[in-house]
This record gives sequence, C-alpha cells and structure tokens, in this order.
Amino acid sequence: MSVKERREQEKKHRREQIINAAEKVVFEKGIEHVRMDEVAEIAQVSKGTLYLYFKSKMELALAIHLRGLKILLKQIASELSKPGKGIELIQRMSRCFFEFAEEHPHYFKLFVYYETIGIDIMQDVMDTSTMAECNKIGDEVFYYIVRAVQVGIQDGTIENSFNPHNVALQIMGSTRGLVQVSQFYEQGIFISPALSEANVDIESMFDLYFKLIIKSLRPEK
Amino acid sequence: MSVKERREQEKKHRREQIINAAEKVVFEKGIEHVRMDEVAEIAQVSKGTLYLYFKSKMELALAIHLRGLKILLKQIASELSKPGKGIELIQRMSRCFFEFAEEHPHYFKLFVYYETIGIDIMQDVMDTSTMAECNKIGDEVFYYIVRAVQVGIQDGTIENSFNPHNVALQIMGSTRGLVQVSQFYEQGIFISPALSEANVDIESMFDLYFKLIIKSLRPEK
DNA sequence: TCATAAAGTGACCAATAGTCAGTAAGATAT
DNA sequence: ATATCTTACTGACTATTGGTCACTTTATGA
Repeated sequence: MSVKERREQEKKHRREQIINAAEKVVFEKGIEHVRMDEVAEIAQVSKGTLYLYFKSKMELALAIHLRGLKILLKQIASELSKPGKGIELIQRMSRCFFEFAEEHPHYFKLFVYYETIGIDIMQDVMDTSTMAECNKIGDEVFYYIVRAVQVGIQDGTIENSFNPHNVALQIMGSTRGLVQVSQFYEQGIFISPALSEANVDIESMFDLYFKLIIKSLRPEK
Repeated sequence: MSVKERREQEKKHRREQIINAAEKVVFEKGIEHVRMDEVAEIAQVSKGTLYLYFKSKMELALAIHLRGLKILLKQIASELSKPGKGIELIQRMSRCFFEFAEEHPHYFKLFVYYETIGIDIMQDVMDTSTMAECNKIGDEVFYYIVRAVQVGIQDGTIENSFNPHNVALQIMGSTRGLVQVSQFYEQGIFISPALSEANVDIESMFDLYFKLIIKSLRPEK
C-alpha cells in the first residue's frame, strides 16, 4: 500500500506544480493569452502530461479559480463565526467580497470571469471534480447568506415577511452587479468623466450600497 | 454624386446582409460556435469580404449586439416618455430589462455576454465605430436612469440626500446582477433544488427586487 | 475602347488546443 | 538478476479556425 500511497502523493504534487505554473502565466498575461505550451514549459512537464491531469485548458484554469474561491469562502466563514446581528453579518459578508477584490485582484479577476461567462463554454468541464468543488463552494456561500438572513429575521434586524432564500439571491445578485460595475469604473470604461464630475468613486459606491442594503432589509415598523 | 450615393447604399446593404447571416448563425449555434467561413457562406460572400466590412469576428458579433441594444434603448426611451413619479420611472426601466430578456432571449444572451466579458478581449474592437455606438447607447441608458432619479428627488419619491449618479450606478449594478442570477437560475445551475423548496422562482425574485429597490430609495421621514 | 479604381475572392498562413503511438521508469514476479 | 507488466510521461503531429493578401472581376468615365 505504501507504494500506491506514495504514487498518490506524487500525483497530487505534480498537479499542484502544474496549477502553480498555469497560475503564474495567467496572472502575468491574463487568462486570454495563456498557451498550454507555455504552461507545460514552465511546469517542466510535457504538454501531453497537462492533459493527464486536466481534461482541458478550461479545467486547468478552473483549478486556479478554485484556489481563489477557497480563500474567499474561508474569509466569509471566519467573519460569520463572530457573533453579531443578522444585518451586520450581511454587511460583513458583502465587505468580504470587496476586500477579496482588493487583496486578491488576480483571483478576483478570474472570479468575475467565471461567474459571468456563459455556461456553454463551460460545458466540457461540467463533469469534472474541479467544477464540482467550485459549485460546492458557491452553494456554501449562498447558504451562509441564507443563514445570516434567517438570523436577522430572528433578531429583528431584517423584515420578517421576506423569504430568506429570495433575499439571499438578491444580495448575491446585487453584490455581483456592483462588483462588476466597479470593475468597469476602475478600468476607465463606462461614463467615468460624468461620474468624477458628480463626485462618485468606488468608495462612495460601496458606502451607498451598504446603506441601501440595510435600508431595504430593515423591518417595517 | 448619385453614383457615390448608390455605392454607399449598396455597402450599407451588404453590411446588413452580413450581419443578418452572422446573426442567424449566432442565434442558432451560440456565439462560441460561430465560424467565419460559415458566416461567409450563408451571407453568400467570400471570407475576405467579411473583413472588408468588419475589422474582426468580434466587431461582427458586436454589430449584432448593437441591434439588441437599440431595441432595448428604444423600449426604455418609450417607457420614460410617459409621465410618472421618479420612482415609477425607475421601476419601469428595470422592468424593461427583464422584458427585454424575455422577449429577445437571443439578443439578451449577447447582452449578458458583452456586458460581462473582460475588456482585454474587446481591445481590438475598441476603436471601431460599432463599439462607439454601443458605448453611446450605454451612456444614454445610464443618463435616463440618472434623470429618473433626479425626477424622483424633485417629486419627493426618492430620498433627496442621495447622489443621483451614484444611485444610477447602484441600479445598473443590481439590475445587471439580478438578471445574471436569474439566468443561472433558469439554466438550472446554481442551487435550484433548495430554491424550489423555498418557493423562489423568477417571478418572485423580480417582485422582491422591485420591492427592495423602492424601499431603499424612498425618502426617510 | 481602354485606363483606372473599387470591390470581391479564396488559397494560404499562423496560432494553438488537443491526441496518440511510442518510450521510460519502476514495481512485481520468477 | 532478469523478464514482464503497469503506470506515467513525451512531443511530434493533427485539426480547427481567425485573419491576410496577391490576384481577379466589375464598374466608371474619359
């Protein structure tokens, strides 16, 4: 058995080594400009070997994204283990996304890429374990939000006629949307002249966002 | 001059003919599976000709997207020409997005694709007239929202301490996000079992969305 | 009728994701 | 120690497809 186990370890190590190489190239050149030949070269492995460990280029890139997701989930889980009112949990969680975007811009870029890309492109990767792991983390994040909403309904910081699952979707959606808009803003596309005239910057966008979320969720008296 | 004019007309016509062909293929097979050879064949034109009228595959696809944008803008403009309180205008505009998604699913798919794709892929198309037109329409939509917010502040249906540009960004962002989430939902990815248990469907998502928007924007007494 | 310009063509090129027949390493059996 | 078998690895090769360009066709006008 020791032989089999060692093999297992070596395989895992090799896999990580390949992901490391791919990550390096992706972070340097952007996911659009990655060639599998280059990844193979940097991983000191032949191109064929890449395809022993990953079904396709897509799965390899997804494996990088998974690393980012794990960081994000860990952060969210850590924030939500601290005590607090439901509405505060929501706020902390949203803040996790924004902090993730700031602290891990490379992973975040992948995050945006994958969360927004059409699924048809993902089709060939749907049945991989990498995809399954990504989905699992997505689910976990969603349920953290649902639970936070439920807590808020219990402790009276969130309107109790709302459906927690539905509210969780709204929060995921609006966070996602704002994060995208802020990306556009940072990249200078998109009406930026008018916005700077109007004294709108990323900071004030997030401020207003939090304000609106809280106001929209609070109980009607 | 008549000759030159006729040429101009013929060119425009040829261009439309190519976009028609491309649209047919894109709508049939999805933008990812379109080959320029096939477009050329269907347009009854040689491949080289495609590149006389469009800088790249991207610009051709963008020209299809532009058609969708024009439909959407027209719809929004029409809704906003009718009188109403500011907050109602906002609501109508949001509804335009959702209706657009339902009535023009193909254009809408392109819409999601383009609004979320990284700009690095768009780089080669940035200096085209097609891109300029798309941006112009994007700006117009944005300013429609800004104006609606300003109207709302005037008529007392929207909290007057808010910055209209900032609010407009929030609305664009959350609408965009919800629209994406609803897409995921419809495509069956994404936690759908739990949601159907919790009686959440597209309809109820949009209901809650409107409710939250209105609540978050209304004036504090 | 011929010269010039504009529009159009399609064989060709370049880039690159993915394959597969063959090789190497090393474990296992004799 | 040798032969055999298994597993991992290799890299030349194929297939696909976006884009190019030297050449042909068509139309205009002198």
